[in-house]
Amino acid sequence: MTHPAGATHLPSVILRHTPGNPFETTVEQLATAIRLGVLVDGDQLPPERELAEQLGVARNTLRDAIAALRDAGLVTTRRGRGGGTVVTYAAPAPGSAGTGVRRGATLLDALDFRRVVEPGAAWLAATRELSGDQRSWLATSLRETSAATDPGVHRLADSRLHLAIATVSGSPMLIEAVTRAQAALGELLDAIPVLRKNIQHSHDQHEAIVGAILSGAAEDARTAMEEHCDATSALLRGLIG
Amino acid sequence: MTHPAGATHLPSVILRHTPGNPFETTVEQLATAIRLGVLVDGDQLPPERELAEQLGVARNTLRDAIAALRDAGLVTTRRGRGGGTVVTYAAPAPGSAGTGVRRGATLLDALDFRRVVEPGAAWLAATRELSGDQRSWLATSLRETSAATDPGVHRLADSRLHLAIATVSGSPMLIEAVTRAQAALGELLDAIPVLRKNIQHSHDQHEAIVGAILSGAAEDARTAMEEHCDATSALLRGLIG
DNA sequence: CGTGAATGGTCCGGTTCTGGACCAAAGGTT
DNA sequence: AACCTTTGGTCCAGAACCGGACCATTCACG
Repeated sequence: MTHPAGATHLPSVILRHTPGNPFETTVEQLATAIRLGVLVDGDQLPPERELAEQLGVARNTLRDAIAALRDAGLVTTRRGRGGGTVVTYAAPAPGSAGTGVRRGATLLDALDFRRVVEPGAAWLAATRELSGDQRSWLATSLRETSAATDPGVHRLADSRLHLAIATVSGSPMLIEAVTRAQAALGELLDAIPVLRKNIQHSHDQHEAIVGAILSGAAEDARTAMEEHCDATSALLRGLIG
Repeated sequence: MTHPAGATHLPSVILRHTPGNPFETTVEQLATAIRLGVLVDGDQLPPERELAEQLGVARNTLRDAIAALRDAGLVTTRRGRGGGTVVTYAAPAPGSAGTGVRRGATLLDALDFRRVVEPGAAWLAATRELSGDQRSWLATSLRETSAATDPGVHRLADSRLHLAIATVSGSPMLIEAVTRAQAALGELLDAIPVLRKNIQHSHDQHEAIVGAILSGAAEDARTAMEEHCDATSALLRGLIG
């Protein structure tokens, strides 16, 4: 801390604290999965014992988290054989601006981050040899995104498409990065004005991105994703000043 | 989980567990900061009460973590006014291949991730209006990297340079991403053969990167960093087969 | 030389998390 | 109908973590 020239800058930025106890982390994780459309209405969660192990948390803690989601109306639970916890979540009407404006710096950070990791994921995905399953998954996600008419459903489908791209990139660290970027922006994306022009533009870009990935044009995929990020970024920056 | 086409892929990848209790996380964080050269030999840690708050952890837990580092010989502690905990860490001789070969998939993942986030950080840094302090910090880090003759010291200086670039990008999320990439590769970078040719090549690339950042040439900075990552990536891939 | 400030060392009560055992409900199987 | 399997519901003892108070040591300053 004393000697070297730049040492005063680094540690304070690197040695940050990972906020959140297991309970809060678990709630956040499940809620994020639902809000991002990873788990959609009607999906069933794995059995508690199994999910607890998967999340690396005690079943008690997981149960508390599920109880919180239940109180929030995101899931319902039935017991007995064939029972379990099911997602019951009607996509919210956008523009409702739920939790209010968050700290601007955090959002600008997330926009910068997204502008790096999403194009990177698209680039990497395009360099992979994709399986038939993966190719059709991308195609399906693209189709579902453009088919969605309801704004809320559209947002979920959009998230799912972006996460699908990250997933086929095959890098777990990148997947997690994209997830975090989406989660950080999540609420804000609800606030994007749903003009036909915006949707159309967004869909054109999605098509370009997926097309480039499927044809293995890595640079094109990255460029297209960069333009896509810049477009939504411009819209969002306008909303927060 | 049941209905949609691709839903079987996503949840298992997204709903991962964040490993590590507070104690282990804290040890890991401090040890990483030391191994990456964020804290170098002779640096003093902040007072325990302060550092504990900064890390979001109880002082007891932090003390346990410091005790672990002390047992590992990374730091020494004196008490009383003017006392404190000081880093005592001689950079290890490379090629010693300390912990053995890790799982290949993890390393390939880290290489892919790094190839995305480091160029992204360089690009973003180049788009910023850098302060005089930041500009001279980059210059100093670059100079120290090229000046280092001892291989171990060189590796630390190299890490510091990369982290400095990430830091001046101004995005905390990106900084953390670069830190994780470096940490994941950390041990392996020790295994790079220290040939004069490699060092020289690496230094030329560093100069190109910093030069591009300082002159605001974002695309050049990214391209240069990409080449740099590809070069070390090729070396490392050769080592693990 | 004494006194105060800074810093690590120790301890304790309360809360959360864990890991496991056991209970209760619901649906399938014989 | 009787029984078994799957799944959520409940409880408990031990460990980890928190946060706060207090002790011990060292150095600077008057």
